[in-house]
Amino acid sequence: MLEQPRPNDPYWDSGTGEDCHECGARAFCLTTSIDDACIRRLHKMIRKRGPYEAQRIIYREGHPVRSLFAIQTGSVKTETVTAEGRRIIGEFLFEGDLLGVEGIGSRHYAADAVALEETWLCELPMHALEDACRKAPELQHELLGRLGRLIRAGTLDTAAQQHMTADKRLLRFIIHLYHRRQSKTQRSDRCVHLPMDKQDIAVYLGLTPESLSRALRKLERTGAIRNHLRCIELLLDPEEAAAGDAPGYGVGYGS
Amino acid sequence: MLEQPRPNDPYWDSGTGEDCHECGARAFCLTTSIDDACIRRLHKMIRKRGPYEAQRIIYREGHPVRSLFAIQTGSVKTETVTAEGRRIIGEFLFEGDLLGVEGIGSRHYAADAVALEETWLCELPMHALEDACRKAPELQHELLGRLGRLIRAGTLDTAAQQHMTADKRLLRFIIHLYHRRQSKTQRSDRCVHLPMDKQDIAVYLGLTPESLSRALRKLERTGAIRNHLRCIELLLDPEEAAAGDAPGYGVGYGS
DNA sequence: CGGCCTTTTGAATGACGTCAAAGAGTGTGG
DNA sequence: CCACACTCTTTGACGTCATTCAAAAGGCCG
Repeated sequence: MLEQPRPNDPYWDSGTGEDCHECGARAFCLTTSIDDACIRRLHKMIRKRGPYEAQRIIYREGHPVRSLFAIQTGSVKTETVTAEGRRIIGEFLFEGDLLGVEGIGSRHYAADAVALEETWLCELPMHALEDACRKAPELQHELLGRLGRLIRAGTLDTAAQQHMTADKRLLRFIIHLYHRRQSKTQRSDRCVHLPMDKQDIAVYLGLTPESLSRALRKLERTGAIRNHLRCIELLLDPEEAAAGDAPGYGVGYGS
Repeated sequence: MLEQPRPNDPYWDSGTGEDCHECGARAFCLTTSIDDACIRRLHKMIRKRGPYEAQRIIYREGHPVRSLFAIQTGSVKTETVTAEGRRIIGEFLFEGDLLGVEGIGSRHYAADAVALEETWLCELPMHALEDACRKAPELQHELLGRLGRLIRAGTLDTAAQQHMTADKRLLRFIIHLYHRRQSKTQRSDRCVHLPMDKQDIAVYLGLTPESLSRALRKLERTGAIRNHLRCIELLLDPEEAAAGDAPGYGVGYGS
């Protein structure tokens, strides 16, 4: 049931070139913990997709769910709109993250997925992935582990943040981004690049743009950050700033 | 690695009697969609646990994760405390729900699990479940589907609720409970029994007890509900009341 | 330079939390 | 059976935080 690339679809790759061993996201991907034989099996069913340029839609709410996507490079947001017309951003996803997880167990995606910058994906047909999980216990274990982490983040961490003031939530968000990038690129500077715009951050944090602006200024005044156009400089120690708030922003650090 | 029942542990059952076919929660359990041969296999590794009386702790935050639990009868809450000392309730669980899902992919549970009323559980050792999933595609599919629904609920639905006023959130919660019960017990009255106390509801909704009280009174004044001690009577039509709010409280109704 | 969009700033409104106190329900002991 | 203590729930007054509305300032691109 692997979708054949269609000639009029600009976003596909025959998959002949690269395999998982050469993938830059290898270390953060599902394949981290699985052996070579298994990777070779998996590689037959995956298909590289891209490039998706900034603002390009990867899938839409309501589209049939056929695949999961691993992000090779770039970043993605998932968003939808409530019946009242309020925009919601479910999550921001980066290199190595799984996209489309909210589609599992549903026939149709519950949100749009939109590229934030030039993005390459690795498409894993859903049923083929389930198949592979059956043959490779470690892969199944890794997949379940990721879903479990997402559930923890959704139920517990989200609730913990709900009662923080806007500036605290914002600071945690920035530190979270910092850690995500830090662990993947080895840059030592404390500048956090923002692939999404300020509007998206506001929506994600459940704030209006005005409130976000005020929260940013407040963090600047207290000397926690310096705010630039498309990046935020962390002035205080990310570790100590995160302390005092349990149970942690958490996705990806749970042990 | 199946835990042997310990003589000093009051909560276990040899598992000799009942099998999944006779279980009252069968229709809502993981086993809904799997065939008889598979159920027999699964049945060998499960162990019935109970009774947990109200307020009894099923597992504690920090305890090693070894099993998932399916709720046969009763109800459970998962809760933890933030570093600031604020209580958080992750979820309320009922007949057929999976308990311990936040433990998947982690070595230690991230929250306490506490019985709300007399509760019987069906214990599924984690690695045995993974094993079974490998042999029974439908079981794996069902499990993944459940995790996916939880993720949707956590990321999208939670965000959608964040900006509702207290009384709207409360009403949605009541309707959610109503549907949960309605779909399992066939009672036609509109009285929603509350196994948890009002404090827990307040915490779950992210409110103080005072705010919950005010929200209840407001719904009473508008004629939406009638508030009793341990139950709430729904006076308006659950369907139309839910309308106007996307994307739905959702867990269990996604298609 | 002028339109358009994003970001910032200010003042008013509203929702919920906090504090304080009273009322209701439950259990205990006289 | 009643008095008392204890807890949970309710109610009111007030403060805080974020939204809303309005408008000005800054960037970007024609």
